[in-house]
Amino acid sequence: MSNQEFVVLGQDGPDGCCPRLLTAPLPEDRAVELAKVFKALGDPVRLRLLSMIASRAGGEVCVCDLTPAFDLAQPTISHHLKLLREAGLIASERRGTWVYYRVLPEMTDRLAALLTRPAGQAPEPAEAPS
Amino acid sequence: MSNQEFVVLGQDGPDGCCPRLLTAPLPEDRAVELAKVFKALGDPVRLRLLSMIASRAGGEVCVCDLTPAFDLAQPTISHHLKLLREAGLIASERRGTWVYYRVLPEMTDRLAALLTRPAGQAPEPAEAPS
DNA sequence: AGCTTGCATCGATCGACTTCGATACAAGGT
DNA sequence: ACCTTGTATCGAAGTCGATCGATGCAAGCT
Repeated sequence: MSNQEFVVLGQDGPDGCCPRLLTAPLPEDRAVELAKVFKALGDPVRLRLLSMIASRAGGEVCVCDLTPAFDLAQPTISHHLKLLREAGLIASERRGTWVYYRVLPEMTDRLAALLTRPAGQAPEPAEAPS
Repeated sequence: MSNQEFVVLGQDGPDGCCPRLLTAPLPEDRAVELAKVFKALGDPVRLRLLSMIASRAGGEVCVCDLTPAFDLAQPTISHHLKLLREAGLIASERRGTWVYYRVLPEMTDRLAALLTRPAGQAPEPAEAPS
């Protein structure tokens, strides 16, 4: 294994506290990191995989239960799972013959917070620029 | 203009109420719609554009204020804005010479709700299936 | 009318992504 | 040891996406 290939989002605000995105312009490096995660969610197969893993009672799903749910070849599913894993959305663990995937709620929580606007944000028009 | 090219998300749950994704397997057609929106967010330039628009006091930004903030050609910015618009994340309005963009908070709210897990969902490991 | 400025569309280029079959690796059973 | 099953990796093929220059359209100004 080479260097860190996985997305690990930094702190949200300059004070390391409150999520930005809808309240302050996103710095470019943060935008690059965040885009990787959203890009991982930007595919119907991966969304369904994430949903199937997250909604499973027990929090874990065997790959052997995921693959037959799609009309895709097994290497394709494996590839999508890898992308979700590199995005920090899920983690895998091998137990015996099977590999189990589970959701990392830290990342989904983070995204949810980023997309939540602070409080009142009236959609009123502004005046014209120069 | 041909048919509806814009993303209009349907109801979330089967009862038209509570957001799914982390609680129940996502149906394929919903996954396809949702993926379009996340795909629109899966680019650093578009994330920064959305952030700049959303964080602007007054809720509106002139394209003339967005374009110079990037090291990209003007048609490229226009293209990214179009994708965000088709994803239902922003809307545009021409007033005189300038075009103003504003965020559609319904969509970001929807995404935030989708990524929020219901209540208690302990990240504790479960026992193994068969 | 003609010019200028702001923004969108078009067509082309080039890299990234999705998908597959083939293959390698891991673990358990015979 | 060998075979079988589950999963990951590799390389190739085709499609999609980001970006650009050129161009077109809209609106205001002279």
